[in-house]
Parts: sequence; C-alpha cells; structure tokens
Amino acid sequence: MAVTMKDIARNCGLSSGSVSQVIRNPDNPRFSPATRKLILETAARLDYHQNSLSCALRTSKTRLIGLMLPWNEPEVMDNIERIVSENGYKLLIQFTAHPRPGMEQAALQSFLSWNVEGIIWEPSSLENASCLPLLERIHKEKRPLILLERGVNGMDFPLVRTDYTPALNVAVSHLKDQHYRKVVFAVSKSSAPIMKTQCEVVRGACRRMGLAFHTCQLDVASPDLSGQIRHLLSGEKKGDTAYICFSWLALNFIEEMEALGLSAPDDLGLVLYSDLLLGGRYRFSEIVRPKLTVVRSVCSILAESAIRFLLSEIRHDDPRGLPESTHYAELFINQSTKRN
Amino acid sequence: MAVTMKDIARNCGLSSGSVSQVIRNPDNPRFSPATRKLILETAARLDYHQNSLSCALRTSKTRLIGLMLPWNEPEVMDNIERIVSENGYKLLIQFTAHPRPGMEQAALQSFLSWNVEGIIWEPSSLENASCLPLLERIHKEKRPLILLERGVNGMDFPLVRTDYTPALNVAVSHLKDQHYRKVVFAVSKSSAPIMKTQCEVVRGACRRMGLAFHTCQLDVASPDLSGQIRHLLSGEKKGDTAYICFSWLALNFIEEMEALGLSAPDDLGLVLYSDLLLGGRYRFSEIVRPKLTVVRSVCSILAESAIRFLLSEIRHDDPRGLPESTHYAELFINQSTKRN
DNA sequence: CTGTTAGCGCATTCAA
DNA sequence: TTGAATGCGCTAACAG
Repeated sequence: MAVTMKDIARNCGLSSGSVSQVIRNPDNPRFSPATRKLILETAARLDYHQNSLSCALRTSKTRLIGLMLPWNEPEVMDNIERIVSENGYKLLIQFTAHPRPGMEQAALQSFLSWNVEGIIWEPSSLENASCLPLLERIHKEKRPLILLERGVNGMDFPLVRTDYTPALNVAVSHLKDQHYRKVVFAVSKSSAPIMKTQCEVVRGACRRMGLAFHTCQLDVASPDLSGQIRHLLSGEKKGDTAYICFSWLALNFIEEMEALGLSAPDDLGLVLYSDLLLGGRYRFSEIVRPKLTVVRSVCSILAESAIRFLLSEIRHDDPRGLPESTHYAELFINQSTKRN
Repeated sequence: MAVTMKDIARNCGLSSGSVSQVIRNPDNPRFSPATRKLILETAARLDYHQNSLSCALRTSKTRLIGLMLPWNEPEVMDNIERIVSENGYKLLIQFTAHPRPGMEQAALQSFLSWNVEGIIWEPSSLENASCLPLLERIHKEKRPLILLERGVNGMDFPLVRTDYTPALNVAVSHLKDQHYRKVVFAVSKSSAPIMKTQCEVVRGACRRMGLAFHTCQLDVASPDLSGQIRHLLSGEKKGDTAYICFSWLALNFIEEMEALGLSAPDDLGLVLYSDLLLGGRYRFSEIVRPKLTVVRSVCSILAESAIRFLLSEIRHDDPRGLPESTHYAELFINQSTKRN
C-alpha cells in the first residue's frame, strides 16, 4: 500500500507524531533544522503523499464541495469547478436530470456523509418535501448551503437567483411595438411547474398592454413533437403571434417554421427564454438563423457569486452577508422579432 | 455533531461493534431478531447515517471515481455521471480547460489521496512527462485507470478512443467528388498538438487524391480572430477550397463568410470536425446554417463504454478485457459541401 | 527539541 | 448471542 507517516517515522528513527508536525508545517521552529530536513527529504524520497481520508476524518476538514444541478449547465458547472479548484477544493457532483424519487434527498445525504464543507444546489423542482428534514439538519449544523434559482419552502438558505420579471415585461412591450397582437408562452411539460411564475408575469404584462395571451405545454419526449408544433403554427393568423420559447424548444419551432415556409419576424415572432452559452464562447441565440431575440441571464456571474459566497461562508463563520442575491435577466433584441 | 454507531449502541445498551454488524447486514443470523429490530429501529429513530469518511478509511472502499476532462463535454460528462450515480458511486471532478503547469499531475495525486476506486482521464495534451511517475505507481498498485482519446507515452492503460482516419479519408474523397481542388485544415493554436495525427491523415488523403493541402493554426484567443479568418477567406479563388474546421471554429468561419458575402457550398466548402451534442438533443452541425457536413463521433457511446469498463475493472480484478477500444467516427454529408 | 497518547467513526477478529 | 480490542492514517494536546 501507499507510504504513510509511520513509514517515514520508521525510516528516520522518529515518531509519526513528529513527522506529522513537520510535514504540516515545514518551518516549525519546534524542530531542529536537521530533523526537519531529514523528515522532508525522506518524505520526498519515499514519495509520501497525504491520505485525504484519514486527514479529513481527523480534522473534519474535507475540502470537498457538493454540487447538485438539474442538468449539466456548462456555464454554471465550468465556473464553479474552476473557482473551487483554484481554492484547493474538489467537487462532488450529482446531476438530477433524470429524476428518480428521493434522488435529491439521497444526494444531499451522500454529501453530508462525506462531510462536504459546503453545498450548492439547484433544486430540480419546486416541491422537495422529502428533503425538508435533511435541510433542517443542515441548517441546524450550520453547514453552508446555497440554493440556486429556487428556494425551498420555508427554509431560509441563501438564494442566488435570476429575476426575469423586468426583462419579460420589456419583452412584451417590445412585441407590442412590433405590432404582434398575441403572445404564446411555450414550455415543455416537464419544465412547466418551474416556469409558472414567469408565465404569470407574461400574462400580466399582456393584459396590461392589451395583448392576447396563451400558454402551451409541449411534450418534448413525444415522437410527435413536430406535429404538435406544426399544428400550433398553422392555426394562427399570419403576422399576429409571437412565441416565447423556453430553452431548446425554440429550435423545434425554427425547424417547423422552415418546413411550413414561415419566417420570422414577419409571419410570426420568436423570443428565446433562457439562452445557453456553448463552448464557452457562443450563444445559442446567435448561432441559429434567424438570430433570436432573447431574455437572457448571465449564468456565469450567477455561478460565480454563488460559489464565492459559499467559500466565504466556509472560511469564516460570518453570519452576515447576502441572504438573497438577485441577478437580472436582460432582453436582447434580434432579428427574430425585429420588423423593419 | 452527527449521530454515530456509538450513540446507537449507548441507546440500546449494546456495544458499537454489534451495531456495526447489524447495520451492515440486517439479516445477520448471529444476532437475535429482537436485538436486530432494536438496533435498526433506534438507528432510524436517531436518524443515523454512515460516515463515508471513516467507513472508507477502514475498508479502503470509497465508492469514488475521479474524472478529469480537458473541458466540460456534456455528452461525455452526463453519461459518465449518470452511470456512475446509478451504480452508487460518486464523481470527483477536475477540468483542465485552463491548464496550469502540473495541474493534471496534481489532480491525479488528489484523486489518489482520496483513494478513488477508479479514474477516467482524457489527457489535455500529448506530453505528460510530469505525470509518468504517478502513472507508474497507479499501474503498480493496479488502480483502474481508463484513458480517453489519447494514450500516454509508453504506459499501457486501457484506452478508449475515436478513430477519425476512415471518416477523414472518406471526407476528402467526398470533397474531391464535389470538385474542390484544395483542402485547408483549420485548428486553434491551442488544440494544434493533439490534432497533429488527424492533420497528417488529411494531408495523406489529399496527396493520394491529387488535392492541394494546407494547415492553418488560428489564434482563437486573439481579438482579431475575425481578421485572421477574413484574410484567409478573401485570398482564395472562388469555389476551389474546402475548409475543415475543428469544433467551434466552424462558427467563426460561418460568420466571416456571411460578412464577406460568401456562401457554402458554392464559394467554398465547410466541413466540421468533431460535432457537439447540445442540450442532449441537438447537434451543432444541424442547428447552424448552412447545415454542416461533419466528421462526427458519438461521444456518448465512448463515454459509456469507458465507464462501464472501469466499473467492471473495479468490481472483479479481471485482468482480461479490452486493452484498447476504438470507436469510429463517421462522415455525415450536409448542405455545406453538397453542390447541386 | 521530540515522543507519547488519545481519539476521529467504523469494521473485524477474537474472546466470552 | 454479544462485547472488547485493535487499527485504518492522521492530528493535536500534552508530557517529557
């Protein structure tokens, strides 16, 4: 097996306790320079390396951070990993894209069993009743936990989220300026629950501005997604309607529009909700044609502020600091709704 | 602090050793049903959960797997995470997209210090001299390690890789059929070293087919990337040249083509090398316009075979099994090179 | 200046 | 059928 401190101690004719001291603090004035040199040299010679397990068990410092996301969002994931890594921590990962019941609870439990020093969690949905007792415990033990995007019931953990409200309001007003008369908010069935608030924001904005409003939940998993969309698109009066599509759904709309010979912005408008940064440089809304008007949040900043706050919580037990930090999404107007 | 076995033992008036036995094996016939029930019930009542650290320290079984990738490739990452998670393992993550010297070595060392049961590593470049001693040790200790895409010098770890050769040959032949007379292979400077082999494959194919050939390394980080590409594109005779672009670079070509009023496939051809699956459903080559002819490998299968092999290596110490597994990339012809 | 000791929480062996 | 003792590798307090 691997070289341990005991091995070094034996080689030097010292005790493992002394070895520990010197290795943890090579400039320790408690030991004579000769001893220190001897210990460090034999450590190097034997190719000694710390055993993180025992070290963590002993000190309760694991330098581990648990990250649970509903899917692999590169913009969030990459940033968090980079910063975590720069600070000497390692990431324990769990995605919840394919949720089994109790999965998030189990993952939290597993994080705790590894004694992670902090957790960043973007809950995959709004209801997490099964996680409540666990969260209660996390709260009581003061283990730092940052929630992303969605809070959990009554629990008051720091929440780092994006507020889409202002941008959505501006978007609707923009659509009215462009003489659209009706707005359809399209989401996938699975993401519908977490889009409810935003949906209401748009509904409200439409009412105030005198636009008609509809929601539309599509079954993304169905083989007949095309059919659903085609049906939707072909039933409209030309030029009247603007669609707000959540995430990738916009792509399906574009494809069906091509098939039906419809084009944005004239025959209909298309607004992307939640852009994605791809390959670290390119935005989804910019690489498709037509380029999409988009309500976009900068996830990288969100991620960065979450992880930095987590790290500061870990370092000093500062009870102060942000209880909730909100980033605002912005509207970027592009070809898909810009009528001359 | 958290509830330990000792707490349960005290509550039951038993010893922690007995508690351990029963919890590890609830049907243990060595203990009376009454005792077993008592222990399990108080465990539940006190909300006991294993401490992974001490358990791992004791048994040398961490159920941890180290994953090191040169960047967050969702198609690889997601698949590995899912399978790992389904098998009760957790993933320790390290990306090496922003390499500091010694970073990969440090990450490997860190994996070892956590006693991970296996490692999947896609080396970020071809030279890893600094990692050799470590790899030697990993090899000696028989700790399962699977390499992705690139081997490391003389070390013979199992290697799961994509072979682009046949597809590249077919691609060149296709380009000749379409009456292109020259092929330019464009990569970013940073990825150039690992593209060397493929570059030679294309060079060879061009020679055999009587096509001219050039390579071209672009500085992706430079603010004047547009300028570099524009210069490249404007210097060519119309209709003669097909560009093979590595990964996202294709997008920069598309943008410059739009700016210059050039269009594929007529004014020039465009072949994408290494497609990306986005959002789990959509291919980069299919969402841009023109749709791109692409040399594509199915990373998800690659990832899956790597992780499954790793898991099987972990479970039984089977020395047999694939020493090297090769997947073949395929050519998909699309609008960007298809002339009439 | 350096050594000893007592755990961290758990699993395992041996003894009762 | 159960308890006690030992040690995984390391740290920290204390003793010399």
